[in-house]
Amino acid sequence: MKFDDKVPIYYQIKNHLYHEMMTGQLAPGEKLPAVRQLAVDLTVNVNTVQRALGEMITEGIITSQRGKGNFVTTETPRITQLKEHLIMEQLERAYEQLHALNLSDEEIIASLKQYIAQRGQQDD
Amino acid sequence: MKFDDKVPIYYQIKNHLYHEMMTGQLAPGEKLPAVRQLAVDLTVNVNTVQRALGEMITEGIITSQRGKGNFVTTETPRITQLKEHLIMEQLERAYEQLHALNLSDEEIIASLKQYIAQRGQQDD
DNA sequence: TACAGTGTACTAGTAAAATATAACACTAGG
DNA sequence: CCTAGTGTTATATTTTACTAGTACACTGTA
Repeated sequence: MKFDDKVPIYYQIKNHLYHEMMTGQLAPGEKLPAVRQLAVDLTVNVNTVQRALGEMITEGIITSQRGKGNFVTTETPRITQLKEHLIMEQLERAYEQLHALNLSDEEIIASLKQYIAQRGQQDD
Repeated sequence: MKFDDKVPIYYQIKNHLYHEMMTGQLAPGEKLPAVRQLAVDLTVNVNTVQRALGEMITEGIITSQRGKGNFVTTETPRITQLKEHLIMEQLERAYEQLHALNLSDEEIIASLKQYIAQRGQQDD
């Protein structure tokens, strides 16, 4: 996996797993790949995976069962809530950054629309 | 100044200065505060400031004159170009993140509009 | 009981970022 | 020539993220 060297890898792993949960690739209650397997898949060290999982466990978004594995929480509201939180986080950061670049609210929306339109022409 | 400990400080300083240039707080040709003064203002080390400035000099967005100071480039097209680049960077990152959270193009635009509307009700 | 698969914990080492401190080089003004 | 203000460079130290390697603890199954 490719990582942005401006952000800690463990943090990017968290987001990677979040995304898999949001897109349903990891359903509620489902077992995550073993930590050693994740380490291989992501080409990182077990400890780095563990650090990411450790925070997610603290957040209550996954649960750990020694000898069995790590599992996505079955409390779906928790997942929904996390998704809302992640979306708001992205919107807030993007808005503030663009606002700081001296763009008005209208310009921000317009530039996003234009970006998406432009992007649609090419690929994806 | 407050820094996000997920990103290198020198990188955040670059963005900080970029923003000041975009909003006109730092006009083309204008002299930047002395490196030692910047270090005090931002409560960081001179070398950290220097690292940020060094990259900006390499990028040609500021010029350095030993004994005099650092100055914003007078080549305004360069600044305009940088602004476009920074905007695109933000849009791309936000779009990709939201897209990864399973939001469609329409949902992305709608959620941004909603966020801005909601924000307008409160303050700023 | 044995064993394979799993999570957890610990120690040691490397690399990058940031700091503290100091020295050097140039400019402008007395 | 001297000095204050400026950019530039260098060394040593600390902190954090990451890696490597190992060992331990628990679960399920044969």
